[in-house]
Amino acid sequence: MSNPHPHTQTAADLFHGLTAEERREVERVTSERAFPKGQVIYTPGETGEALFLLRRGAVQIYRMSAEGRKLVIAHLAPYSFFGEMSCIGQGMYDTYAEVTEDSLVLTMNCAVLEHLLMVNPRVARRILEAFGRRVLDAEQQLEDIAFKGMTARVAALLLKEAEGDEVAGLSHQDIAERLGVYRETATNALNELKAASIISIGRKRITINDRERLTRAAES
Amino acid sequence: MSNPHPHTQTAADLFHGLTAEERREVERVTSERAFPKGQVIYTPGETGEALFLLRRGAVQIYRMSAEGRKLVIAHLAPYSFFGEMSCIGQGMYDTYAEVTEDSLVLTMNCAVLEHLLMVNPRVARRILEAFGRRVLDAEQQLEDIAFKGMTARVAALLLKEAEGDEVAGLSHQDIAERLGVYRETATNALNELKAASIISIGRKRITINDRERLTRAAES
DNA sequence: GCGGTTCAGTAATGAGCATTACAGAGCGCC
DNA sequence: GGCGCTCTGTAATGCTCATTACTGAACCGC
Repeated sequence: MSNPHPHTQTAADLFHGLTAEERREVERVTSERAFPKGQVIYTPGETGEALFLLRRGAVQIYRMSAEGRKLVIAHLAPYSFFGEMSCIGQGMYDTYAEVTEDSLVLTMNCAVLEHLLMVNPRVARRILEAFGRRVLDAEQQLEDIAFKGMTARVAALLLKEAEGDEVAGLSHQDIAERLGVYRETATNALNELKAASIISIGRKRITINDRERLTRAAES
Repeated sequence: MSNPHPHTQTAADLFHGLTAEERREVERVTSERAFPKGQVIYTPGETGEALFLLRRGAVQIYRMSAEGRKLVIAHLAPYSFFGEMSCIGQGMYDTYAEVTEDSLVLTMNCAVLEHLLMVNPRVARRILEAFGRRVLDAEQQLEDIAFKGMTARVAALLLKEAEGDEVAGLSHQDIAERLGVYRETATNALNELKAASIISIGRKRITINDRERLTRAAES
């Protein structure tokens, strides 16, 4: 069964496979915290040096243009981690992390992560895999934005987000932000697909009528 | 002194810090090969499962649109590695790797890398760092392409590529491919910067006259 | 059920880049 | 020292998406 969210990091728990000893150690230096929907966990600059691990809920990573347009880089599902850039990479980068559903987030100090990386290669391996997915994802998005027209990009997003033949919970605005475009532009592309009866549109709910043609539409 | 090529992976040798024993082992399972300029190392699909390590020369990683437009994802300098996606991630991705200068490339089997990762956390750590840079880079490029106009993107690229106040060895075509746009479009943006006397343009050689204003231009 | 708020549909205008079509200029090779 | 190739300049046209401006519909809280 293929993952309906290939872009999200649904990999197994980052800390799975640790010894009881290590697990205790992790728990000792780690703190769990609840965030209500809408809360911003970090903004550019103000990034505490820490790794966050999403236990439950949903988090969005995004960037903002000078004029306030939003570009959503990633949607995170439970067991994804984020904020690692400030740990592993050089310094912070220009992103916001915002909770889009009431969530439970685990915070881990960078130094501890560092230690864990050195001591437990399986953790490193898992992070590496997640990063790989992330690189892939970003580069694919780059290709899409550079080469494809709106309709194709919307079609691709729908395919990526569909659970079965339904895409639920995404408003046109959400779709637009995922693609870094105006809401009107997204609506337009959706209507084009609707006009070809490839999809049906409801309020925050899109139904795929013809997956084959949608796939084709996502290519040009 | 800051790195003039922050986007390239100029990190230390991936295998630095191995024991003599490990080094011998690596050499045993590794093969070095020369590639002439212009040679394509791999194309989408036809990716041998291996990690490549650039010893000397230069390699370009890029994607192609259906119509044949090129988008250069990364320029690699010596000691960068590439092709890891097929090892670490799921499968291959849609990229080409092409030698842009006569090069010396080390090839390492995936299984060996896998083993190395588990045994030597420092190698994992280094790869992780490189991935981090790569994610950062891709996401930054994503932001630029989504939010900025041509002139700003060209300006940003010039700043990134400048050595001192000179950007040498890049034709307008090269610049265009880095940005995934038409050559004419790149020329236009360059001429705009020239008209403002922020830069001077020569054949495959651009001189930065006013770094400050160029920086400002790169932002809007 | 009412009023406010979030969502979605639509249209007009304009800017920016794609796309096509050439022309001249510098360089390397014979 | 001429020829061909690469590199750069330029212009016209059209399409795509940004941007602005509304309208109506569905949903939520009360």
